[in-house]
Amino acid sequence: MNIQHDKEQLTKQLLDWYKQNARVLPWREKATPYRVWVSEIMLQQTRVEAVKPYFERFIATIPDIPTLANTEDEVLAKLWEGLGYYRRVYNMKKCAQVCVEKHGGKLPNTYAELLELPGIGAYTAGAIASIAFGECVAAVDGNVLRVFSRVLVLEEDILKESVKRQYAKIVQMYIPKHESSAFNQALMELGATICVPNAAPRCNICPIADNCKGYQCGKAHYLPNKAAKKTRRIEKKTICVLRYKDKFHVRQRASQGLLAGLYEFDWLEGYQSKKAVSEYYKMYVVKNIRKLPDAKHVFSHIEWHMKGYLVEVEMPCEEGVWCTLEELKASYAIPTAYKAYKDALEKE
DNA sequence: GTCCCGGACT
DNA sequence: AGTCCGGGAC
Repeated sequence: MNIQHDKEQLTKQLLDWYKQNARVLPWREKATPYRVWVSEIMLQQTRVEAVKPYFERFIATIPDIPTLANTEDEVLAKLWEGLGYYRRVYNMKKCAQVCVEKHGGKLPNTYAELLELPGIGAYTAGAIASIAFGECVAAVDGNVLRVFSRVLVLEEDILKESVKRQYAKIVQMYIPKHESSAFNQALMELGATICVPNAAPRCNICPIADNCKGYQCGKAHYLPNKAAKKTRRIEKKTICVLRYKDKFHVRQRASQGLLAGLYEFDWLEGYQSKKAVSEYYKMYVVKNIRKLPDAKHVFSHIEWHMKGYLVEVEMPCEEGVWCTLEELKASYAIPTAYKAYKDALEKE
């Protein structure tokens, strides 16, 4: 078989396609360094549709880097509530503080300097450097890995760091010197909309199919290769939503680790009976106790299997926060893991 | 329900 | 190698 792959032609096809088909996205409207940075951090491990509403609200609330450097963690957590990977927003604040101290309140404008900043790794540095500053540098995210794996039939495990560096060098050779921004975005856009994960790639409408080795030899659909992931550990918990009159009890999680700095309901290790829960909270004078729904929440490496109770008490404890449902929704960032219980309170 | 997707830091 | 989430496709 004669396999066709012309680098210059592929680049032109990709850029032409992108000019016609680029999605209209909020952060593309005015690609200022700040907006590009905020969007790229939000887009780490997160889909475009999920980011859209968060982006608009974040920019409206925190319009620039000096403001971000001085924003309370509580406010940041609330702006990030439900988006996941909460460390990202705390790193952004640290990053903003470094920008104020060392770079005149702005992001530095080179790949090398960006890479030094908290929360900015190889991909994000490449994305900001190319999209915001026009530097001719690759931005290799999961989309780009998938597209190039298929285009060149590269069969190594794309989760390996060494393989990612190798891809960056390869992609670098394809970037037109003065169009790195459009080229990088085009590759990611193709990966997100045509050369998709988790479903058959839409090769029939792909603008670069005739220069894609994977398509031509029929291997595109089973690339890229990834190492199998290991099983998650399961944690059993009993969620106890404490109520005193019209107020509910929440407490803040540790500032490090899982769901850092977010608020949660009380909980006990393992599955506890109504009687055991009642016994545990007897100091608070339990007036009534009722079953709430079971729930499950999956993280990267852990699964929470939850049982729940609504525990009405007459003697509120002094630790944590007692607040109405309205106050809870307005001011306290609750992770999605507790959604079933937060939703249950709506019916109370 | 089950499987899969996606960057940075330690 | 392990720690950090939430959502989409089926």
